[in-house]
Amino acid sequence: MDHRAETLRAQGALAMLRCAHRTPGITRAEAAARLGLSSGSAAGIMGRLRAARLLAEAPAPQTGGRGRPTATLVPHPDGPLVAVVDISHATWTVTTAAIGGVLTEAPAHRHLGQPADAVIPLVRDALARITGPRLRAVGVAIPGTVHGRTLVEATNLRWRGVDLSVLTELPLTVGNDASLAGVAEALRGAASGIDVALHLTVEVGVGGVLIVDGRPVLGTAGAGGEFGHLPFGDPARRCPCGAHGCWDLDVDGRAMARHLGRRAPADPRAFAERTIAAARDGDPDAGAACRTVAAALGRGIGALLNAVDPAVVTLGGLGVDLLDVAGPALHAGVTAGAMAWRRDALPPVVPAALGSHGPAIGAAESAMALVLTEAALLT
Amino acid sequence: MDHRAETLRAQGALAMLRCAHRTPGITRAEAAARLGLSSGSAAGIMGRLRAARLLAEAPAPQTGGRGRPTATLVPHPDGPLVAVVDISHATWTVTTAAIGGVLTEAPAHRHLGQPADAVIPLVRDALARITGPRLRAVGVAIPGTVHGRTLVEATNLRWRGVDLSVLTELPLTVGNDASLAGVAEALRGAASGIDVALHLTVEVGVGGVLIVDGRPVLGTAGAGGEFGHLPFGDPARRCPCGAHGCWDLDVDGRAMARHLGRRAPADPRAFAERTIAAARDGDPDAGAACRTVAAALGRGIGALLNAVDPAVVTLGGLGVDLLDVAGPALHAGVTAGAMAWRRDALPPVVPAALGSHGPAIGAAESAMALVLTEAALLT
DNA sequence: CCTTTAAACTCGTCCCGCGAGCATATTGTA
DNA sequence: TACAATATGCTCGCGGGACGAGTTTAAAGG
Repeated sequence: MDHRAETLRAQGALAMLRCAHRTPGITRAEAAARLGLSSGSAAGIMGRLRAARLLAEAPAPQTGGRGRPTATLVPHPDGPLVAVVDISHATWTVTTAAIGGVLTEAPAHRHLGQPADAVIPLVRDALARITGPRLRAVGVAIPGTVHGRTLVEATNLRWRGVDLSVLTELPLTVGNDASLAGVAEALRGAASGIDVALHLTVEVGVGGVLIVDGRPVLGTAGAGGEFGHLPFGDPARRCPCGAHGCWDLDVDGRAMARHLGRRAPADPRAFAERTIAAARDGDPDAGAACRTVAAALGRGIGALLNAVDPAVVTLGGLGVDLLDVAGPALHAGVTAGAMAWRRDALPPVVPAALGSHGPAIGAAESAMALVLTEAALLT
Repeated sequence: MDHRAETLRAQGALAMLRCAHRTPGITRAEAAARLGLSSGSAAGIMGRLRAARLLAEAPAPQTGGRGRPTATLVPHPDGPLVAVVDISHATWTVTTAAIGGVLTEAPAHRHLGQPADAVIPLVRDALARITGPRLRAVGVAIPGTVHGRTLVEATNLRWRGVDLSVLTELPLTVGNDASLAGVAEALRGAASGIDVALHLTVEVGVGGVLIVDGRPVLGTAGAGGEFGHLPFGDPARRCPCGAHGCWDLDVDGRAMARHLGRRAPADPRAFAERTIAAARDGDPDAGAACRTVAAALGRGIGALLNAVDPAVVTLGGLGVDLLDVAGPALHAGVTAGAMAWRRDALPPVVPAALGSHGPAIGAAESAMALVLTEAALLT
């Protein structure tokens, strides 16, 4: 229809709204300067945003300098909220976030070993309990392969083919936890402000995401980012995913067990933690296993540099520990995996900054992205 | 400065300009409908675009229907041009393109075996000869790894570390030929209109690009897309790039020679063509070599589906022939390489539509993208 | 208390898209 | 050949939003 003019007209307000979201605590004067707006325009925009119950202003902490004090942009007390469902290996949590991204605290519920049929209704109820006029969208983070809004396969949880759109009638995004952690790192973590960032989370296997200009590159149905299922490993080895030689099999607790001559551990994540702890305590075999795994991780990262050319690589989960206990082996792997010409200017490989909160923060960002559109300004 | 309002004000005109570029021959009425503009707005916008010497209108072919005839949007006779430098294995060409993307014909100059020092000045002269007020930008397509505006390494050409910014003082983009072919396929070829497309060109090795919403995903410095240097192959095999086990080594004439028990061919591209021709003529050994190579190509494609989740995969260069002579082997490889859950809904793997013109068309698009910005409307 | 400073507020102006109404070019039919 | 039907282009008044100049306001400093 006529959304052309409507859309254009909302751009200024939308830019300020996104600026306030991306940079919590920013002052109005700073935001106006950043967007190149005159103070008159900023006044007009803030008036409209306040009227739309999106942003409000709070007295800014005194700078000590002269001049009329400005105000910080804060979420409106009646402003939009998103709900975040963070489903991990063993627990699930439902929290909310406002503009600016602050997550409220919420209790974690254990669900270890329970089937999806048992857990999903509980999550649905928890969401229903916080549903209200302010709640506008829901973001879900889940440790498994996601296609659209369905969880295709979560080896850890032993869930498959779970349609998550039953959780709510609100706008909904569902994402893989590793990918969402990458979104979070790019927007509020170790890769913030960087144009192209690659994030990899190692837990059981390795997943992640490429972020370009703050937006995740996850393919048509959001099922991309399964870097762990690139065949960087031994083609004779069969992966539970159905393919062969997956990188996954070389970078986690399963690989450590293999290198230590043990049988496949029931909980590869816990096994990896124990092995890393042993390596930290000086166990030479554990150290060697960690180095071998770190090198395999590094070689894959080096290869991905060739395909994807990021400005920085962030590592989450066990990647942080491997970087710590076997950094040189990991970096040597990166060097070996990258094309030779890259080797004198490799991008930094840094630990993720947001730790275990990454998936939830990423899910909040994904959900908030559904909200912070022109539509929000026309309500 | 104040580019906020300037930018906003240009959006309508810019949208129509891009629409005319993307869809040559579109009528004004159709374009207005597509952008949701009223006929009054369209009149205003076209007035401005004509005044800015960007677009003009030509009588449209009669539709046979009733009603006042509309006009087709055509590039303005004094409108902007971009130059395209297409450097291939053996020849170089300098052409120009206008809005709408039509390339002029131009002679190909042979340069086989000549060093960059000898060729670059000739190209520079050819560009200087066509430089004029209408020429706004230059796009270069070149068969090698590109980082920013320098050619890092072109094994085929035996060029390395060539700074291509000396070619012109105009705005310049430089891109790898395979990646640019992907850009072309996404904008005007077999993947046009598709949100996420993966293109792979097989010549000597394999390169390509992921395209998301019409924009190539090539990393910070445009050096991404080197999918051939992902280690999907035998880790014992050393690649000229300095890494090991590169996919490159399994998908081209070098691989065919290996499978046929021959030594490495001097010209892998020509060897591959001969082998494919022999396979077409019924030579069983050549056929087997083609199938093995096609399977390796397919397995890599399947793996990339996991990482990148495209809606379609386009194949250029020898990929077209492999799809033709060994399609089943290739598709079987795709199935084997993809995660099992994907296997009942694999994206189509289709031949590229633009053939050898792909790189030049992609370079024209890249250069034109530099031109079709707000700046163009303020001149 | 007055000055200096930085920022917010006010208001007239301009630009652009909208929409209604009118003009125009073509086809089909009486 | 005239006229209806149809699709499109053109004109013009309206309204929203950004700009910018001028004014006001709230702090710090002397």
